Amino acid sequence: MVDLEKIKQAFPFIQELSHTDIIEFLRHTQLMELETGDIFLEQGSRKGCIYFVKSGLVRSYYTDDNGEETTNRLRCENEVLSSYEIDLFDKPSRFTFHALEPTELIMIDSAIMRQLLDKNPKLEAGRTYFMKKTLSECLSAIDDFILLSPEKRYLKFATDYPQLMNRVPMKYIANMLGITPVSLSRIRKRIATKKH
Amino acid sequence: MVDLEKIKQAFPFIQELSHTDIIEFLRHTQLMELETGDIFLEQGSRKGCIYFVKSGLVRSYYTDDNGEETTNRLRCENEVLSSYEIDLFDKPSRFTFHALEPTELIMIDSAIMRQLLDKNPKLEAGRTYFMKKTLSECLSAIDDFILLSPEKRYLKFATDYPQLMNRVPMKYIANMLGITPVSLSRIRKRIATKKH
DNA sequence: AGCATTAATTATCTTTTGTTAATCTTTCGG
DNA sequence: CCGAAAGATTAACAAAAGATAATTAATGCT
Repeated sequence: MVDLEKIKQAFPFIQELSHTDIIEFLRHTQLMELETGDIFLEQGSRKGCIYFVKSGLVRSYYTDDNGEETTNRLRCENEVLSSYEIDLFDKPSRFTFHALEPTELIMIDSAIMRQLLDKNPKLEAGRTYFMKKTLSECLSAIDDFILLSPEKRYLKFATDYPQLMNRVPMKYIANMLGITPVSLSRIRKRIATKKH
Repeated sequence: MVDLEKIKQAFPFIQELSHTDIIEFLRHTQLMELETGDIFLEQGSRKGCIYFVKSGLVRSYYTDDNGEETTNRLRCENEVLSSYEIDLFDKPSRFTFHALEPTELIMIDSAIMRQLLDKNPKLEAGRTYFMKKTLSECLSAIDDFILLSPEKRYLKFATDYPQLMNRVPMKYIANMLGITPVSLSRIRKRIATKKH
């Protein structure tokens, strides 16, 4: 079900964990297999879970009063995600989460995760690893919004996440850059003509 | 030097720590007293430290090639800050940090902090507390950039941080909202006239 | 392959923002 | 209390972005 050796390679902190630690942890997880388009967490939900993307790609988006969707985040292989409103603010999720591709998620209930963390402090290393990773991404992203123009943000996104560029519609990327799809299209044209 | 009782009240996780834990931790910290305008971390520096704002207010800003400053963050009492480039990316800081008011910082070297965390896992709770706090702020901030117009971001900032509104120049707030001070001035006028 | 749906681009027009510079306003040091 | 310096506002113009709609391109489905 889960390839321990591969995970160990990808995440150094797991070396600290004994085989039984890992088995005990995985015992509380569930594998969720999703088809393209499957929703696994709905706007308004309070179901606190932490998800690890084993394979595939996940999108979260906000739906406004007119039914318009705005993508706020994409998460792909080996990334962790959750609804921060639920887990950090104890509020219902503002966003809906669904799979953009056939996706495998390893999920664990947030309350159970807390219990496991209390019982086994060695798991803390994993939590810290993913929190640091997310935090560094977020801090960078904010500074990009502050310091860079939409065009520069797009160019940075394209170099930072080249894989995603061919994997998702441009309109999702436009949303994440904080601009409209129409505007991104114009920016792309501007860039294309600028290079001669 | 530091009022233990007050800190205990403000931060529940400290209840977990014994008196000697706290003393041992504080033994490795230093108090830094700053006058208005004093710089304590310069763009390009690699000095890894974690700072706790005991009192006062701190601003971090980026200086571009033309010498123009752009404020990216403000931190006030009971908040933690550090250069994430240094501590998370092991790169020189892109930002300069200075005091906007007479400020007292409790600082600890990042390497020493890591050692203390290894030795005393109970300190982990403190780290987790501040990381969660920062992370939730950052995630919200990003979603605001994605979902809200500059005007709405300003209104939200005004309600979320009313204290800061009278404490710092508007141009710093404009920077943090990702717009120019001129544009913020126009937005403020628009809002003022809208309410009759 | 062919049709229907969705995404991307283009066009047009309106609104907002950036830029630069001038004018008030406020703050602060002497 | 006055004058210098910094902050905020206003003005005028250029550039970019939003909104809406039409057109073209790409994708998916049977």
